[in-house]
Amino acid sequence: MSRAPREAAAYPATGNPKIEALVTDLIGRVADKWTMIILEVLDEHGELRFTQIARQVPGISQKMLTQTLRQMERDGMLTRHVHATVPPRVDYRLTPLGESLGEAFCGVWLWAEQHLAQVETARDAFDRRKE
Amino acid sequence: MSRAPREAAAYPATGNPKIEALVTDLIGRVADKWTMIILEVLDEHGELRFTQIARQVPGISQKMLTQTLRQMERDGMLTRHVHATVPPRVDYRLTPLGESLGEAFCGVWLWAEQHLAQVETARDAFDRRKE
DNA sequence: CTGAATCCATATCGATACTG
DNA sequence: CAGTATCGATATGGATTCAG
Repeated sequence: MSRAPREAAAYPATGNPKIEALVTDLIGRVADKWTMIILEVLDEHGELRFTQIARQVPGISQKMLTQTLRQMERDGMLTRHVHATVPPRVDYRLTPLGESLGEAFCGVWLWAEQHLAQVETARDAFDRRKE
Repeated sequence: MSRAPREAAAYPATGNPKIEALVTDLIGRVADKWTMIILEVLDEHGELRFTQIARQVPGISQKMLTQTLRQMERDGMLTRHVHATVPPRVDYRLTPLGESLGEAFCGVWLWAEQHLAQVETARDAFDRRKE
């Protein structure tokens, strides 16, 4: 399967279907709503414990917070420091890998912010056409 | 709710919870796996009809292709041109808005490609620790 | 050819209760 | 405090069938 050459690519396609599948899978994983918000919160505050993150992410359930933090830890996005105290205390902090993802997402975040109104207008127009 | 100032922000936070909710919702919508692939395919080929896109996106079901294309059209990402012929022919093409999203996603795409191995390593290490 | 409509399995997620 | 475990509602997505 050969790709036609082109001068301006929006995506750096490798031409390798297997690699691209892995890449899209990875993006699907990290592009999760909670992941992005936690990424932002941790980047902003440096280091936070469980309940502090929960407070900074309104609407998240305890289950999803735990789950998302575990996934991010597994993916190497953050470190988890358990203090041997009682009551327990766990600190979360972004790794350089996590920070780099945050920077990469910055472009999408900016895009969404800048084009929010435009999308809203497009939706209204579409819905009015179909009414 | 005031935010502490910081010198290097990974995300351009507005400080407005409502706006940020809208932004994350929009990101959640467009960060969809099929949306990103279709965006890439259309950017690469310029204009394609329904079955041509289907062939370029291996694994997608007809239902998801239709659904995703509708959503993208509603969001103003692409235009849909129906030819009054029989059998019917429908051409899809990115709008400037769609192209701009593709460019914004380029950074994430690159990040995933460049850090794929690193994430893989982190996962292996995590799984081995827990085994 | 380009869909829309339906059925159905699975995945996701919130709520709740319980634990060290 | 920081989870784990479980249940049930809802969303998601593939397969299939039908239609203009």
